[in-house]
Amino acid sequence: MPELPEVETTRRGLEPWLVGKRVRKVLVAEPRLRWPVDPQLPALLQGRTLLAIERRAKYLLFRFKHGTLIGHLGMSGSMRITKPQDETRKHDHVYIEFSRARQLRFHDPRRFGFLLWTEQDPALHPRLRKLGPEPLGPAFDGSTLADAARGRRVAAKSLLMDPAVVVGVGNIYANEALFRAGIRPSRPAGRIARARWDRLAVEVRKVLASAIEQGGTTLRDFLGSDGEPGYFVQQLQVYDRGGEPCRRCEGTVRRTVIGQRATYFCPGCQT
DNA sequence: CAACGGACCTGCCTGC
DNA sequence: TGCAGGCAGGTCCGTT
Repeated sequence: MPELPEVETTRRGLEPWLVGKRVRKVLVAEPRLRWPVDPQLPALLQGRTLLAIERRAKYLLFRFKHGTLIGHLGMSGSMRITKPQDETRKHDHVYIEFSRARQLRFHDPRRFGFLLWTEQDPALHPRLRKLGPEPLGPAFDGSTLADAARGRRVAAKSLLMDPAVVVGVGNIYANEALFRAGIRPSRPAGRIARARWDRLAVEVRKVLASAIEQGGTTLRDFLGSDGEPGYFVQQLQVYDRGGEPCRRCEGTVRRTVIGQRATYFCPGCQT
């Protein structure tokens, strides 16, 4: 499922097709997402012009003059541009028709994603209110991590994946950034030297920026809004590579579990 | 409060 | 071929 690079890839794919276009018709085929879709959504959107598509953390923000549609892709969600007459697929839950030829479809087999309408500033919405800084923005650096780690015993990986500390770093990129920074995922956060947090912050930025350039990572089912897979999978050093040779040393990538999430690291390269 | 486990849901893969 | 079990990119919530 989508982490920040996949969400950003989706946003960039949708933007040129939809921004400035007026909503003609909305159909909610399945409102039972992570949170129920507002039954008033069609009435709220019809006839309105989409002003911008922004991203905050892994949330997509569809801005209208009178409010914002907050979207999340959960573990298995995707958004694609189709023609209204294109064949529907199983798990196509919401259809938003813009021009005669362009329709946005929300597809999500596991239904962990959602679409929420809000008329307030989306930054103040309960889902977004407590989020930490953007990893690619100016407010994120080694001190962000070092400050959050002070006095805490959680694993470095859990800290990195805590959205109150920094947003957008999911399981793939947490594993990858820790490998690139040479930090063992299980190391207690409070016992990591400041210089190593600086290094980790740099690697987080690099791995996310690089993944965005590659259109994200496709493991099983992620497709960008154009239906193309992401190619960053070819750059993965440790994720999903348990038992395989390390790409940097003579060792073998190990798989463990931290916070109920699969965790991959090289015992030789990461301390 | 921090930390942890379980919950939500479907599909796909493995092994018997 | 069928079926049970484990696993999956995220996040929220309740309990210690």
